[in-house]
Amino acid sequence: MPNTAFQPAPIDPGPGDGSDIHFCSTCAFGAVCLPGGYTKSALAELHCLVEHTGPLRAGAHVFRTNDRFESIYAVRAGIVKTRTIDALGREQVLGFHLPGEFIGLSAIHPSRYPCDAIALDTVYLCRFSFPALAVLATRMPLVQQELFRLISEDIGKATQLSGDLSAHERLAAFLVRLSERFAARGFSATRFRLGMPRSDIANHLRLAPETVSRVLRRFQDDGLLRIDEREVELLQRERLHALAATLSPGAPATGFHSA
Amino acid sequence: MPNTAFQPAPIDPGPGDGSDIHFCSTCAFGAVCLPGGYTKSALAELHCLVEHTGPLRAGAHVFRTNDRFESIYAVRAGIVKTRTIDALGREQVLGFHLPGEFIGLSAIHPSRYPCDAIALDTVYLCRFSFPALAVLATRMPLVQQELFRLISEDIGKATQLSGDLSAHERLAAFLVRLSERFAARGFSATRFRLGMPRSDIANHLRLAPETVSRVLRRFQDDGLLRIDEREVELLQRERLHALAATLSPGAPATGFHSA
DNA sequence: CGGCGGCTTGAAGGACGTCAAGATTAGTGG
DNA sequence: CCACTAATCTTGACGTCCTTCAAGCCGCCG
Repeated sequence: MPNTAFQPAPIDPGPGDGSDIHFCSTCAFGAVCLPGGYTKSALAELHCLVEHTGPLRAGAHVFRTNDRFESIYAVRAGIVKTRTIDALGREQVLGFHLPGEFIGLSAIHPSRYPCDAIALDTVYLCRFSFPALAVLATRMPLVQQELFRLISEDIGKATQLSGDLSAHERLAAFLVRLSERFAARGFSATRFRLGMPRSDIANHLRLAPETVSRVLRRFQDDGLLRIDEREVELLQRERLHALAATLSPGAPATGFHSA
Repeated sequence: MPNTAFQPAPIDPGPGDGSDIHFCSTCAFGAVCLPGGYTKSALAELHCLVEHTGPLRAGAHVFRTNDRFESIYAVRAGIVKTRTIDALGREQVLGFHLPGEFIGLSAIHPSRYPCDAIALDTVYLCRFSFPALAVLATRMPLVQQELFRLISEDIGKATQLSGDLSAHERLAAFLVRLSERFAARGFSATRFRLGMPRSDIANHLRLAPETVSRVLRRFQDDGLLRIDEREVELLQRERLHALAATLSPGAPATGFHSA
């Protein structure tokens, strides 16, 4: 098995991709850029409003709470976490964003970012000016459709978290979803790297870090997975999926490709 | 104090509003229809794709999980609950939708409804064909902008639930948000009717019905509110707001209008 | 080497769920 | 009008899962 599974991204965000029209093969806008029936000039328009940013070092902010909303970002490489700080100063981890996924969509309405977006490791991004994108969307129905799809998808993701009662269910669901998201971008569905500390996972799932530790150990003792440091190998994805009973819209347990 | 606070909706969904251009004064699309600079003919186009439906009796489905997505709905009167049934047959209440709010937005992406929408009492709706709406949006930027806003708003709402750790915090947050949503549609922010049984509230907040009962009683004993049956009066909204520490995007504790 | 952050492991306490019974109300039919 | 049933809500006692507190382990980097 090739060890590409342990790399954060398959693309090399080198200096050459700024003008390369194929840079977004893993990007969520690929559906528009690549197979879409648009002419070169139309694609050029879309690419015009894309700005490549990065590298951002671990801990750097992509945007901050209450920053004026101007752009949405696609992650090209690395992992980004979104979080808020509540009135009592407690951190609330809202989610993690893998390569190919978008951040900032929830800021359209209040026109200010409702959360912080922070790089968890070295991160490269595509920055899309949203006003420009909206104007383009009025002329290119496929872009509009893609935008609607992206935003709507985000609602679904946010909703998923609400299910899952016990710590086992929550953690199983988290791992299975992560696996599906890696697979959707061409990574291995069975071996991947958790890009975040246990404390962030725990916070996101509303658990204590100790509980995450204990449940992961339990999963390993039961032969469901193998975990070393942050490297994970899912050994029995079906049983994990069965534990995460609240997963309806996800892929079925059968028929996944194991890289 | 007038008892309008205890009515489900201020509008009378009688036979006259089908052709009345002002029927959507409480509707979320009001921003487009009413103050928008559109001509009568443009508004007529928008109203063309609206279909009034109802009344639906308590327990009736607006749509069902896996129904083909074709429309989004605005609630005109009554309360609608959305829910899913997980793999083990357990119900998961995703949310409640008050008059003026939209349902079905999260179905854009998979093009099937990801949940059931069920009337909790007598419900009247506006039905918008989404494909027609999308076409219209390419010609009317304000409509597009409004659609983006609506969908994005939904993400925010879904995200809010993720915070709130303790039962007290969750219930306080639920009540304060409900209050804000009523106020946003012109109802009283301090006196309103819970349109749903305790069991649905409990399920939605991931609590046992007994816990909801106990916490509400505790709130009442502490003088935070008065609750009789499903009629609620918030006596100390600021203290409730303080308990619900995770409310950042909501209105501040000061300056609310008490109907 | 020594400090430091992240992770693990153990023991004790608390918050919430579960189980069970009773209270209040609404709905229904006699 | 009243009795009967069913549904919803409340209240209490008990058990359990998870958190909290505390200590120890490991890899990393100065």
